[in-house]
This record gives sequence, structure tokens and C-alpha cells, in this order.
Amino acid sequence: MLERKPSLTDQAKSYIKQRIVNDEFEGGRIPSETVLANELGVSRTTIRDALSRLENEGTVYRRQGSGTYVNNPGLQIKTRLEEIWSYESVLRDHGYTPSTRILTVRTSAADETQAENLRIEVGEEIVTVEKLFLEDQDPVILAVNQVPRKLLSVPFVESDWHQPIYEFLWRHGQQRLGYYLSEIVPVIVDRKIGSALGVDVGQPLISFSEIGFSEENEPILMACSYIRDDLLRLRLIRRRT
Amino acid sequence: MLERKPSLTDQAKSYIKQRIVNDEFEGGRIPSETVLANELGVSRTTIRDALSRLENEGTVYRRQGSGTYVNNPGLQIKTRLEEIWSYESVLRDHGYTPSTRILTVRTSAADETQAENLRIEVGEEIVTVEKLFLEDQDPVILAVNQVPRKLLSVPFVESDWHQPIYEFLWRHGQQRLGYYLSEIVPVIVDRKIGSALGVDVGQPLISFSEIGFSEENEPILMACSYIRDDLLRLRLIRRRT
DNA sequence: TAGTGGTCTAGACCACAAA
DNA sequence: TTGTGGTCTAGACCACTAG
Repeated sequence: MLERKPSLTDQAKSYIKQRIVNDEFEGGRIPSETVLANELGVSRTTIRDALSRLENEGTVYRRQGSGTYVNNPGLQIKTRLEEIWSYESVLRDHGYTPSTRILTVRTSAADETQAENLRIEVGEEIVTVEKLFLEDQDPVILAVNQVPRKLLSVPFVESDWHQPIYEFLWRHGQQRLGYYLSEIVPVIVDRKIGSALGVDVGQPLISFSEIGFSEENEPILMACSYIRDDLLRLRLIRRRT
Repeated sequence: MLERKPSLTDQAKSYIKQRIVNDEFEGGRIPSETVLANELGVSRTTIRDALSRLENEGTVYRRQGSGTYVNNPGLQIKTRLEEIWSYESVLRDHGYTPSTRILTVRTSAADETQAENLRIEVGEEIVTVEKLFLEDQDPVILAVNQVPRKLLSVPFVESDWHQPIYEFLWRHGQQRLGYYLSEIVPVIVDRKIGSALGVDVGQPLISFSEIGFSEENEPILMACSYIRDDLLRLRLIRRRT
């Protein structure tokens, strides 16, 4: 029935998600875990893992004793905050065909904040890149990335920064980006941001101030992103824990 | 060894978390799943569930073939966005002893937006409450809650709104709040918000615009919250999915 | 009472990291 | 090679919902 690799759980999840998207379930009611397990020829545990993940993503909800159901409000969310990994794919999820533009690439000496965040010495070289994500010709996101120069062992040219940052870090620094620790900061658009994003000076804007950690749990990236929330709505689901 | 209820997984999670907080693990290295399972007298699956949840919360990270480790950056986060359930407890997590102040309670007729979001008819009565969360005498959060009047079957007085909203909805409407669907919106402080929160007009601010759903998946609450991010930093962890 | 999801077990095999 | 976490199974029992 199913092959291993990708994992049975992943396949089960995709299978169920696809049927949800196709609206194949009468009244939003998803078959019982036992039925799904038999249908796919896997154990109930595997199905439960798949459903748990769909529940966490807000795709379904479960009621003990009753059943598992499609969660329509959750389906309408295009961008879930915790799941943003690259802005390119966020824009694609919104039905856009994004492009990127490199505004500047420069090298400078780390100040105290940067040194502390990136666990390097004050004065060490830092490469700063300003990158714009556009839908058609409309700028949607301005990202300012800062990477310690010493991590970038493989030579690069300006156009290399067009690739997603995690890919760039892997190819030019053998660094695997593991997760971001993000802080949400409200800002007022100044002239620089305004001209880059094409919004009026004085407007309020959401920004992410974040540190990217490698899979080895070392900070390898500082980033600050400014988002045109009129073009990209940021949503999340909050639950009791 | 352990009793059931609360679940073995919950207990295992608390047990491990406690030992992490007490810094009992040499070099941040957590014992292997097998060792923990024997130690607590439960199956490895139970331990794995507990560790998975700690990993999702950013408390630990796992490396196949290597081991499970304490995630120090994650431990420093006091407020994780997806885990906000009541503002009271958020403030308590920050070491504050919060109080609340009810600014206004009024009833009005639902406009089109409200009617659509709450799945009621235009013109139906809506109760709107403005509530302030303070640390000492400093206002930190202004919340504007809107609830359909017809849900509130049990009589209430103004001071009843001091309790957390999920508790109020349960006591006065037999509604169990299940989750929020939130949108993050940047705003400029106007005179009303400024005077309530004690910040200057014209400053940028983060606001949550959200709909609360019952466990039966019906919208039962609209809310808009304004947060003084200088007093309350909003953070989250973003991972690859 | 029948059927659903929630919890838990014991054990198997795999992929990967470190010695 | 050894030990770790990752995946999966088959089956047990419980708690809850709904007819």
C-alpha cells in the first residue's frame, strides 16, 4: 500500500490533508482512526501521529468520544506565524510568484549588541545584506540579514544572496539553520524603509527582530524584517496549553 | 512510582522540566530515553511524548544518534506567542502581580463585520468591554472584548468582567473557549489608546485582532488587544516544518 | 451500549553520531 | 561497534459522546 521513506506518518498526513482539501468528507467528518488505519494498512498509532500534527496546524480538531472533524477557520489561514521558514514560500502560499532584489551588501565591524547576540568578539567582521521580496513589482518584505564573515568560508558574489538565507548559509558556510528566535516589534516607517517598501513615512509596520540558530544551537544570523501587512496578513492560532 | 491522572506523560514532562530548571543535568545533556523510562517506570513511548512536547516548547532539542539537550535560548523566553491564554498569567510569568481595571461596559447593535465574524444577525446585541491589565500602577495591555448578548444567559455585573475572559464565558454563558484565531496588526497610538495605556500619541504599537472559538468550534468572542511592547516582549520560535 | 478518541505498553527495526 | 533518537506495530484499557 504505502512505501516507507518518506515516513508513513508523513504520507498519511498528506493523504488525509489532500482529501480534506478536496472536500471529500461529508459534513467535515473525518473517518475514525481505526478506519483510516485499515484503509492505509498502517497502525492506528501512525494515523494518530498524522492527525495530531494536522490538529496542531489547525487543520482538524478532535472530540473524544465523538470524532475528528475538519476545522474550516484554520484552513483559511494562509500564513501561520510559527511556520514561516522562508519568505519566498510564504509568498508562494499566498498565490504570488515572488522575486527578490538585493539592495546592498556591505561588511562592517560588530558592535556590542551584535557581538553578544552572535557570540563573537566586538570588531569582528559582519556581512550585512538588505534584501527585498517582491510580488510582481510590489515590495512586500524588506529583510536585513547579518552574518559573521568568518562563517562564510566559500566565496560568494552579490547575486548568491538571491537564494533563501538557509540555503545560502549551507552552501557558503556549511551551516544548517535550525530555528529562529523572533521578537515582534512595532515600528514607524522612516524614509529608508518607506522608500524600499513603497509605503508612506509615518505608517506603522510590523517587524521581526530575530536570531537564527544552527542545528548545533549556535547563533549564526541576525535578521530584521519589515513586512507590509496590508499585503501579507500575519495570523496565528493560540490555544490553551 | 507514578500515579495515573494526571497522565503519565504530563508527570514525566513536569519531572524532566523541573530537573532542567534546577540545572541538574551536567553540560545540558539529558539522560537517554531508555534511562528516563526505567527511572520513572514507564514505557519509552511515554517519555518520548513528554520530550516531544518539551521540544515543541523550545525547552530541549534532540539529535538523532547523539542525545537530548537543554535548549538555553528557549528557556529564556518568558512569553511565547502561541501559548498566551490569559494575559493575567502572561504577566505573572514575567514576575508581575497583575491587576485589572474595567473601563467601560456597554451594549450595542452588531454591525456587518461583527455579525459575520460572530455568525449572528446584523443588529443583534453585542456587549463590549474595555479592560485594562496593569502591573502595579502601570497599564500594560488594553483589551476590548465583544460578546454576543444572547450567549450570556447568566446575569452579570460589571465586576464580573475582572475574571479572565474564558472563565467569564464559562460562568455566564456556559461557553468553553477553545482557541483564538489571531491577526497581528500594527497601529499608531491614538488619543484614546494613549490615555488608557499611558503612552504618547503617535507611537507604534502591536495589536491582536482576534476571534475566539468555542470547543464546539463556534465563534463566541471578538477581541482587540493593544500591548505595550516596551513592558511585554512578544517572542516566538520559528522552525522548519 | 456501541463507537470514538486518549493513554500506555513492550518490543522491533532503522538511521545516525561518536568513540 | 555501541548507544542514541526516529519510526512503527499490535494490542490493551480508559473516558467520553451519542443514540
